[in-house]
Amino acid sequence: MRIATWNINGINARLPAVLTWLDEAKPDIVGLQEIKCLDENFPREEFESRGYNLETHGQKSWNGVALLSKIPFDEVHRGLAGDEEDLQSRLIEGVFSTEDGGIVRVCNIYLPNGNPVDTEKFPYKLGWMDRLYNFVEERLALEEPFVLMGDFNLIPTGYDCHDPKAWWGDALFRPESLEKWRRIMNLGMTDALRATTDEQAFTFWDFQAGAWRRNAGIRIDHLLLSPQAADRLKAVKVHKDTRGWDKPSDHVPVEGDFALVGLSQKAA
DNA sequence: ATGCCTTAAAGGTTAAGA
Repeated sequence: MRIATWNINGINARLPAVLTWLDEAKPDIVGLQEIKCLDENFPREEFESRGYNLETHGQKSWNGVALLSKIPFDEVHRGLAGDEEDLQSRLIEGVFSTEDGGIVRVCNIYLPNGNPVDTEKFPYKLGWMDRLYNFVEERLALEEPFVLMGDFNLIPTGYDCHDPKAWWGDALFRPESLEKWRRIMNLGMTDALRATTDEQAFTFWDFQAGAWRRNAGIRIDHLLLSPQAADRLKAVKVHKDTRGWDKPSDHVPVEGDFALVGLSQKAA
């Protein structure tokens, strides 16, 4: 089973690229972030005609997440618990049956950026990460294959960054953010990319200042795995080539291959 | 360089992203 995450920075602007990539990579489950549209405006037909089931958690103009799956959804959950006043659409989770009689749980997140740090955006990020900690703690207690993936807006180490000194202090790479990240990881989650390679890999290159040309990237899109998911991990791939496509997103897809087979996959 | 590009939604510009 191939499970992938991609911040597409607008579904309308990115539709051709996303469809081209789906046809190439043939993922079974995909989490998209920054769909930037209302649920009713998502171009469903393009995905359903390719055999994907689709669930969205959108909002007007900004944010918004979606899950595509060749495997029918057993359950869908929208939103992160813990703050009634948080109206931003940043989390969607699906539960899917597998051939072995078990399930795989896939949660797709768009973690708040948090910049500028002297505004309310930064405490919002930290509060969101505290709520995510509680969520992950609950999920791990289920002892299931669980994949928490998405745009975390977090650089785990200086090695995950072209220029750590330039980024240090940014909401993506500073002590308060890293402390929250490590608390979550220390619950027992595995960073899928780091479990399979020591090579430097980036997932985001800014549109500006020739960041792509200079390979001035950072790694902020992650797949984090419960022990039961990590045990089934076979390979991880970063689809760096998509950043060089026409009308690219500033992020690229990250996919994990797992020794799992979905139950009654919808025919393509 | 606290936005050099890109997106969305408006509306002839502004806010947001990382």
